[in-house]
Amino acid sequence: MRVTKAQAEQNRAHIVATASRLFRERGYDGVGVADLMAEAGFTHGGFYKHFRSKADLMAEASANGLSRTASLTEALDIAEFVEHYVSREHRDGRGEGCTIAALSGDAARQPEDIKTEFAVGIESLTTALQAGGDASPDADRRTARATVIDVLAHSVGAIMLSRACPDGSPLADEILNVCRKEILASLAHEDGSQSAAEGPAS
Amino acid sequence: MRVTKAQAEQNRAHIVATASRLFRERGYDGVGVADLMAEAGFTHGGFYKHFRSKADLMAEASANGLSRTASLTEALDIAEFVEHYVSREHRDGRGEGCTIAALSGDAARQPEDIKTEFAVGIESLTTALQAGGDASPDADRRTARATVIDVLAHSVGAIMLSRACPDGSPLADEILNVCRKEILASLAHEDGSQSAAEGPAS
DNA sequence: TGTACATCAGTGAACGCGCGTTCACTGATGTAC
DNA sequence: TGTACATCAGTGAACGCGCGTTCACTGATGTAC
Repeated sequence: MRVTKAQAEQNRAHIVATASRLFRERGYDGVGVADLMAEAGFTHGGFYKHFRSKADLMAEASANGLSRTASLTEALDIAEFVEHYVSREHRDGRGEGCTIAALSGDAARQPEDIKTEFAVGIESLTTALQAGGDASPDADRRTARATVIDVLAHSVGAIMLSRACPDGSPLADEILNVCRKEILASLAHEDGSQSAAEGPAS
Repeated sequence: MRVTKAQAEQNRAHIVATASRLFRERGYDGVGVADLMAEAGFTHGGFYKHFRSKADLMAEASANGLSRTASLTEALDIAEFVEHYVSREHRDGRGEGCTIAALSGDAARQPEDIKTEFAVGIESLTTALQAGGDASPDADRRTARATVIDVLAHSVGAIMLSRACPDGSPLADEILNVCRKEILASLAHEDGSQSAAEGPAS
């Protein structure tokens, strides 16, 4: 039952993408090798033809998910990002959502290689958000790095707190609504009076 | 080897407190019943004389940790809370820190009873922070509920993002420093110009 | 207050189960001539 | 281009291990008289 080299690479990529989604949905410990391979359409034995261990796959699937989020974000300015991110759709769609929001709680307890992937992912997302959907990277419309990091942490916290509440509870929605409004207000404010004070000397 | 009724209750409370700490340090899945009982100074068999299942203990230990955080917070005003919360000490001391920051990622994937404990815990902490370390609960110095929820989510996000980065990495500290500064600045701002606009009609 | 018996917190071996991982095997693909 | 053989992605049974849970047992505590 050998398979084309191209097919094998495609199968491997499919396993990584499936793992990335399942880990976001159920956490690293919530997905077994057999579960994952079945979901990807294979039997579990073949797993070790592609990966040295589950831990290796965890790192690779994390990197994959994190870079996917950064890519999807490149086209958005920071206010658009917040509208998409701090939403019921994102909160309720863990599998298709942001890896940081879904797995940073787990990542904190994982070995250094996974935490390194998260740091790289956060940097990539920060860079994508600083560009702000604008073509010219040096434009004044670039958002300050500190603002981007702050808004990202703020948005991640809103989603995580909302997800920790019972499904459909008023508090879960209140957290999202309050935070979305406050984050957008702080960005509007930044534009007007603070960007000059916050920006680097030029 | 029977033990005094009072001693048994004390042992039970000790197991819950130990579980609360271990769950914060290692996550719900990272602590086994045998681990926990050994850490508390017992053998694993006795566990089921106190709890119906591990799931039951998870709910009770969560409630215990959440109410502990709310109690510790009652004496602080919201700016003091942020100074303590968004700090390296808190980030590096998971076991002694906030249950929301340590376990809300896990809680999101747990059954409704645990999520309900988290919602109750978030409400308690919100109430404690609204009082703002002030004796008179109706005073003007009370912080608006929306502001408290927003600052809590913001602070939780800062800690979680920082913890997901490699130990001692520059990014981990940068996230903390940036967020602490921004949260405190937003609170100072609120005091001056926004509190009237944000407050309820009176 | 003292005696006899029931209770039950704690012990430690044992259980079934699912996990990550290994292995012998299959057979189409890739390669050497 | 055609033939012979080595490679290796995928299969499915099996492995050891740690997990949550159960159980027979112990012996000091609690209770009834």
